[in-house]
Amino acid sequence: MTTSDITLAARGADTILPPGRLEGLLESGRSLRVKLGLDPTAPMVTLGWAVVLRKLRHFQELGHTAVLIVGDFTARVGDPSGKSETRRRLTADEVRSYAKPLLDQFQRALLPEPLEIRWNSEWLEALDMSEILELASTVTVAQMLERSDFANRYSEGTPISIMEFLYPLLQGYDSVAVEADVELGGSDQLWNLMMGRIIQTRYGQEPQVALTMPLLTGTDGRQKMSQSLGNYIGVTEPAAEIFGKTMSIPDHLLGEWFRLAADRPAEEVDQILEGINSGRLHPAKAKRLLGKRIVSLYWGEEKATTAEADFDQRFKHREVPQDAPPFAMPTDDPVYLPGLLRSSQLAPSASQGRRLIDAGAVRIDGEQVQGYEIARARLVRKTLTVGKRRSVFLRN
RNA sequence: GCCGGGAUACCCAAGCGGCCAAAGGGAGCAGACUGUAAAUCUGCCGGCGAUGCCUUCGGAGGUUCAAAUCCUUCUCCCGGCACCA
Repeated sequence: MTTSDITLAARGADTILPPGRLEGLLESGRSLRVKLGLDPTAPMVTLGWAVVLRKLRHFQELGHTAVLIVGDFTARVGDPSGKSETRRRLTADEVRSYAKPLLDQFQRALLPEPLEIRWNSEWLEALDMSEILELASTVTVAQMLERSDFANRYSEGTPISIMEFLYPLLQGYDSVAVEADVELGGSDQLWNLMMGRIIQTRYGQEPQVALTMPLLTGTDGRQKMSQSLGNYIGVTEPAAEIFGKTMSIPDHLLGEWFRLAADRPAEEVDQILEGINSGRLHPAKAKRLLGKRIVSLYWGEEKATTAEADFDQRFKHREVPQDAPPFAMPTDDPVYLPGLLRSSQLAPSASQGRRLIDAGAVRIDGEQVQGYEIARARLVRKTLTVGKRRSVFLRN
């Protein structure tokens, strides 16, 4: 039993420190407090964030308590991890507007029990100056400058504010506040998690185990998944969308995505990769399986099957989508198509709409359109598509 | 504080009086080919009911028939020096 516990707990992990300690904790039979802190800095939970959330869920499945910290305070400070310049600080309003929808999405990825949700403004806002000084005395400037992101910025002369030095301390203090036995994070968080150990020790607590997960590569296959880069998939996106976007990832991501995004066990992943390498399994087939697995996690098995069928209809056979959102047409006749493309959000501007028409990207019920003036009768109750992804159904 | 360099579209970056809605690259979008993959090729990539008009080259003002380009001033960045330690 313990062996399989450890297998699940460590599955997919990038780094677990200190060595052997996690095994010790799991064997102790004690119910552990497993901390995951997420700053509400963007409005959506992507598959990237979901990687650590899934990891937290593993611990829940093993009966341990998930302590999810909403970093409403730390989001206003700005995590310097992996950054080459000062992160923009969010306002309290921005944080609040993100936090609420995020919370629902977090819970979608986790089990309802055992789960503890805390907001770190609860204790961080309450710190007074003498407590902050106490906290600040735990780490030296030299220690801070060991971090590669700070070291790079320092040597390049890019400004580092003292506030940024405070960030890891606050995160570490979170661990003290919730008495974490384990803290999870992305691999860029390792330093912060280790800082938590130092701070916990200073406050007389047993230092936590730091467990980091690799950062998921985005749909572009190059950079880390992030909302600002637009290479992401959100867990609340429609099933068909998740499936479709998954199909568009480069093949070389298959292994990583099966492991991290679909959260499959190592043996299964190896088997799939072996199948691809030996030619027994076509990469497109594997990717379909991946898409279904991912959709199942957030929408269930049934929706996953539907999503796959939709995909074939839409893209493989290039059929006109049945589920295009309706859009009420203007009453003009003839209709100025570039304007319609803009007002229906199929194109950002009428000018770009024109160019899309010129490029042959615009279709009415699957038929390419030429020209800007279209008789109203040709459009009513038809589906207007731009490219393969965007479409509306034109209501009268 | 002084001297010098710089700020150009989503990002990098050319342009230094008209030929500039602004080279080139990246990103993005679309088309072809595919497995909606990658790679490749092609087109587009400020707005406008549009062979023309309007708004853009850090901000404001000016010179000029004409300014991204010249002048004044302001803001911010970068390098050097000085100051402080």
